[in-house]
Amino acid sequence: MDNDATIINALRKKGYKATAQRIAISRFALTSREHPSARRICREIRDTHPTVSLATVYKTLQVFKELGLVNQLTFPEEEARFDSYVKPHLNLICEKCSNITDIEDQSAQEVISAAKNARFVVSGVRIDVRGICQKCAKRDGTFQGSK
Amino acid sequence: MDNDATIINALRKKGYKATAQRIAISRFALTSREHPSARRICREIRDTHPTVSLATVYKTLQVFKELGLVNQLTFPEEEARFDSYVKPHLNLICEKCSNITDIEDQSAQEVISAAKNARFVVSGVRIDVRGICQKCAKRDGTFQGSK
DNA sequence: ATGCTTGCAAATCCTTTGCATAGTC
DNA sequence: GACTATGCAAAGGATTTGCAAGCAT
Repeated sequence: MDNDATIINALRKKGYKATAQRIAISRFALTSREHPSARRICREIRDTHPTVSLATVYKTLQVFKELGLVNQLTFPEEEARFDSYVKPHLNLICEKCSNITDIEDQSAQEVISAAKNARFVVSGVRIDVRGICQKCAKRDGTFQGSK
Repeated sequence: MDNDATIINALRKKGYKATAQRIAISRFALTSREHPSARRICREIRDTHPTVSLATVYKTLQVFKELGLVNQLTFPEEEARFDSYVKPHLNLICEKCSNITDIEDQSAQEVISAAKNARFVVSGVRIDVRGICQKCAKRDGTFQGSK
């Protein structure tokens, strides 16, 4: 696996050890499009590493955050979700199905420019749009006025 | 107080009672620019209502959220902060001093447009920019590339 | 070998809940 | 007067921490 090598290097470069758990977690967390929670990741990893603990998953995700490999999205009354798409983008968060979809759009850059114009030294961006995704809107007959 | 009348009406319209605690909380939480946490609000309110409990503050903030009067901003490892500026805007979040500054910018509308173009039914937006505010950058000698 | 990591359990912190009392409409 | 809100204490849930044993380097 070539991606494994990338993670292993990223870890070692910062003095972290490349353990089997960390690599397994990276395989899922850094490729999944579903913005998994720590519990979700733990369940997944246990398929191949039955002994991993939730604590280890949390610790590993902290390391990944430090390495700039994931962003942590927190929500009221819900567990945090981890996003491996770290470039500026929009999170479309469906209030029905809880899916989160990343979309690229130039408005993300415009947000950054606006902050810089306000003399702010930008280190990161989080853009969430809450609402109903297309799938749920169709299913439930929620109609959308255009524009 | 004219603002009090507004809150009282908003509460009653939805079947909530206009208690002294709720009015006191609204006076601070809905006018403060500092994005206070529940604890912060509780401390403030106790100056005039020494018996208010943190639980009441949390319950009241839930009501205000329901009424669309505040947004709740959650963060990793920190308490939630409440934002009474409910129109789409940018939150500039300083990682040094923890201050949050709201700024208006058209990029907020562009974010919404982008979501709509993706066939998403928008109900709310949260735009956070993390970094260092102008004050802290000056104080600490953090230099900013202009752009 | 050395020191970081794991996994368990316990601890922590924020937030919510249950319930008797008090206040609002 | 009926019903909701308050305030206390206790519960809840996500995340973190301490520590002995196990790995990576």
